[in-house]
Amino acid sequence: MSKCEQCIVRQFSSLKALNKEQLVQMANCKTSYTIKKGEPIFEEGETLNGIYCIKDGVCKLSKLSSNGKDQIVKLVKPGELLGQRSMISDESANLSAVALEDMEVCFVPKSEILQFFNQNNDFSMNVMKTICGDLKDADDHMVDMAQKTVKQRLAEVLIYLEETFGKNEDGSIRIQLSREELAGMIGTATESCIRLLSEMNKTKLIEIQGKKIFLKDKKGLQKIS
Amino acid sequence: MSKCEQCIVRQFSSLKALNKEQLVQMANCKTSYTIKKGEPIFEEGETLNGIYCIKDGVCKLSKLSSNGKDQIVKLVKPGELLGQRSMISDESANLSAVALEDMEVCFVPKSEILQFFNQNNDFSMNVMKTICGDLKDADDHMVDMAQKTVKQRLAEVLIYLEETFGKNEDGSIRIQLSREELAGMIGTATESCIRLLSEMNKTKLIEIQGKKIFLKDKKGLQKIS
DNA sequence: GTTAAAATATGATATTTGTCATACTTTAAT
DNA sequence: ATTAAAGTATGACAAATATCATATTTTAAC
Repeated sequence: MSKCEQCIVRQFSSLKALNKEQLVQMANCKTSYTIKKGEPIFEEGETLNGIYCIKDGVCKLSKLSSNGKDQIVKLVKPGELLGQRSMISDESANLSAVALEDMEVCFVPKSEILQFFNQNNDFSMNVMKTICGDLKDADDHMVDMAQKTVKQRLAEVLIYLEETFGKNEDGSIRIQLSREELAGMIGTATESCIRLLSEMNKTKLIEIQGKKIFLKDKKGLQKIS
Repeated sequence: MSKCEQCIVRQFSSLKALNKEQLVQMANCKTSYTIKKGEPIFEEGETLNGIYCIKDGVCKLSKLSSNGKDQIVKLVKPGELLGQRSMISDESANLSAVALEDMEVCFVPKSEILQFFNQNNDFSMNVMKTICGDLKDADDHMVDMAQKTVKQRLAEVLIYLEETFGKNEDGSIRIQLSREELAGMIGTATESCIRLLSEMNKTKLIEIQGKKIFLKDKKGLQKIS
């Protein structure tokens, strides 16, 4: 059982407010998991008895809509926590979490976290701020979905992906999404997404090499979005 | 200066967790405002130095999108609080709040609320749960915007309006939105909204009498949404 | 009450986006 | 290495939606 005290990603999450004692306590009750690419951490509707702290790898939070398509609501990076909302609301998960890469996550039971809420005001405040940030993002995202065209949203998502997950040495966007997943982020049909990527490739806004995407004209993309 | 202790709507908000002493303190520092229909309580980008408690009337929370249209994110009822997110995140307002009816609201300074956060865990927990509820709603709403047709969204909003705000004695939906506002909730052009209302009127799903809307076939609307 | 302005309504048309069909390419399993 | 399956790509077409024009109705100002 590894020590949470020495875990670097902790510094990036609400957990940075915990004191030594609390970290030892957490280390003693946490469970570590390895999750393979494509596997779920939890599914929509499932009851969560705690939260997950992402140590390594990226996952998508998505929701199945009534038309059968999977809408991706958010991508989650190392250091972030999963399942906070469900825990606080005392509800089952509203979204599914599926690994986009091989992942390492730690599960911390609800009882522990609720205890930290009572003991540590900084921690509560951090969690609140994170959720408030998520709410702002969700509202903004909602307005985009309602008011922007698919092309605008695609341009926006491409910039977001590069800025959030960085580039490989060759300059391509580090995180690799399938066309279907990209369409799921944008909220469009897979074919429409592919078509627009092809068009952006032709107009030199981006360059496509198989699964790799290079942003060649970020200014141009920005102007579109 | 009226007493918060005796204010009924307080029972419906996070404020119900406050004790007598805290309520007296709040009554002493709050400011009451009357806001006329169409007037803003605050605007996107404005710095809020506290939160508003809605005593009477309904308002819309909206965001101006890049194409110049106003997207309505949420409608807020008496008893609910406004500006919690901005206060916790310590950011300027992400949304504008405009009265849909004549309103009475109370303003409570930030310093007071933050004090309650520290003193009263139930209160913090209530606020957190409210924000978590908003986040769930926003995520669900986002998926709807991305995946449902305009007609589906209109049917959904009409049912929501009737269930949330009730009916007049004549059976029409109590809250009156202009066609432009309705379009702003759905995320579509005003003309498209009007056209679909006309169509639903013809197919007897609803009945339109000027600004009044009657849901004649709720089952049918439910099936559409 | 009259009149201007705003809101509502509807038609014509253009644009965007989705769906279905099909071909090609990559990936993974045997 | 071969083959099946999944993912990517593109065309043709249909459906949904936006835009522009214009008429009608309602509302509010004087």
